[in-house]
Amino acid sequence: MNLKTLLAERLEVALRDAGAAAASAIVGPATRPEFGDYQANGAMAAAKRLGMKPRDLALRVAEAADLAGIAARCDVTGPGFISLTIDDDCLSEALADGRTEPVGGGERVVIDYSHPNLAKEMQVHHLRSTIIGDAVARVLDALGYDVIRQNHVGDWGTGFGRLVAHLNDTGEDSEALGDLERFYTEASERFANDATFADRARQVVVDLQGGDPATLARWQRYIDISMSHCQAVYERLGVGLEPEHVRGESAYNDDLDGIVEDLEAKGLLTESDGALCAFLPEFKGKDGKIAPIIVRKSDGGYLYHSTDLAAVRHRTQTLHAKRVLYVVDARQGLHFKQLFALARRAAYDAGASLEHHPFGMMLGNDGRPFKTREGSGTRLLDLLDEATVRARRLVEAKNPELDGQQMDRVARAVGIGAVKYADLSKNRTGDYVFDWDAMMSFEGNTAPYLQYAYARIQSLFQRGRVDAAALTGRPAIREAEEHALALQIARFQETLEQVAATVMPHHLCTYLYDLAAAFMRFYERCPVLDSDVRNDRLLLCRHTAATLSRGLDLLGIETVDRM
RNA sequence: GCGCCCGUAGCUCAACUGGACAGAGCAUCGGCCUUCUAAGCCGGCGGUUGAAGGUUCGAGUCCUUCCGGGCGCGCCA
Repeated sequence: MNLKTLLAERLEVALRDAGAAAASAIVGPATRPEFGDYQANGAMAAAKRLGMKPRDLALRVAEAADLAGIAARCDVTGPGFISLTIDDDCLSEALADGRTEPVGGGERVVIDYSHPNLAKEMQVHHLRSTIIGDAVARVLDALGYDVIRQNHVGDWGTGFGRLVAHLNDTGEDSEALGDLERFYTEASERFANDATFADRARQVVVDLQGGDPATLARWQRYIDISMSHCQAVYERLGVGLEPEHVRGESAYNDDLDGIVEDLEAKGLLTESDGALCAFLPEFKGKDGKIAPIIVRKSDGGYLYHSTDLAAVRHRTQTLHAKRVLYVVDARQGLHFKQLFALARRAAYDAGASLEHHPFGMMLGNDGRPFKTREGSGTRLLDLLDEATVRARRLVEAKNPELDGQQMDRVARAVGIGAVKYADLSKNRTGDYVFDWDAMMSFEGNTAPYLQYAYARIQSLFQRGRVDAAALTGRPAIREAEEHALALQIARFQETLEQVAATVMPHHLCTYLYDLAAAFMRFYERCPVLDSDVRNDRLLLCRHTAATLSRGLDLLGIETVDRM
């Protein structure tokens, strides 16, 4: 049940009856405890349009709204706020053990995330796209959207041209990704410093895009090696990307000639210095210059604008997406603005919503781009190793009674969870500071705090020899802490809908932190096992645990029963 | 030069997209374990939301200008 939506619907009926036809009730959580659980702010804006006194309209709406069985109190406060307190019985009924309602109605959403560059190991800067995208995909799934994950891997650019050209020159070869990485670095160096090598590398790209069998075979081997590495990282991270979700740049190769022909037919392209470009007037700056979109290079090769255009067309016209979400680095903002603009001109968007959801860089404590340890390394696997080692040290210190296997499980859940949560809990479209001590401190808005709340509940069940699944009935709510806890649990659905609308998982993190904090207060104040109302409180515990666990699961974070 | 993003407590971050007195954690000071995990709970201290104007009944949020910081801008992705 989504209480927020329910309240808004009821209040909007009353607003309409009062003469404010299209007015929104603007319902949100109350900003202060004395204003109840929810507040509606819509009457003030509506009154302005009707020429009424805000308070008078608010009083009429509060009086007329049918809130029976939902709100125990409905008061007008201040200049015309409507303060609502949810009925305890209604709250109790709203508890759902973390289950969600399929409001998505099967609407198809494509989400493009992770997209590592192949032939290189995954780096720390791939983390954000991978885990933010994964969390959003899970939330959309949970809400009943038809989610199609697309891993648009970089398997087709000049990077491969450099690599293959370099190995052609040196005669070297390897099955090990570490070697490929080294070859790649060498190749990049030569590309920058050796003009004739750069030409050969570009020629390899043309061969590849032209379908030369020998080049293709060599390319395929490196892709396979590289992809299996990515798959191992996804597994380690607990990210739900599978080989079936990979549809890389190369998948669109056969579409590129057709894309260019079509754009030309639509009069969108101009030749400029031998390259084919689109000059769209909305990208003209004050200096009169237009930022071009290059869809084909002067040597006949294609760029990522072209493959991305083909991908848009595929996603909207073949996959029939209603929304296409790009979880990509903020530095590509201009690229996506241009891409979407050109796609709309060419009618490739098919009416779908094309959305770039940008994020900033991971910075170290020094404010510079993050590196693992003091070295220059930025391998993602190194980061995950260090997270697990740090977590294991902490777990050993805090709870030495766990056996080795339990210790490993907890270290994994806490270490990986802390890294992911630290990232997911931040809204910033700008950069964010990666701080080992803060995320591993086990205090405040961190994964371990949430995991600890969950473990405490499991411990409670264990100590009381309670089979939580066998508990029946709806809990009666008496104490203020119980009311606050139940209210927070009941907000799960509206929170997920907020994440789906904004593509910002940090709203879910804030929600879960507030939920864990509400539970901790309840736990301190309200004894459970030795209580006259034991069953009611055990039920509240079960709903809390289930919601915490489900919420963390949607973030891709594990829970443990003991820690 | 053109363009995008960011600026909130000493530090790291919120503020549900225009609502009430801007909230958390860390740090700091103090209180609470012979009862369910103290990895916890309760309280104190801490703010001219970079600056100045403007719109509005109401602005951290919208508009303008300026100051700081980051990033992007023709054949890399």
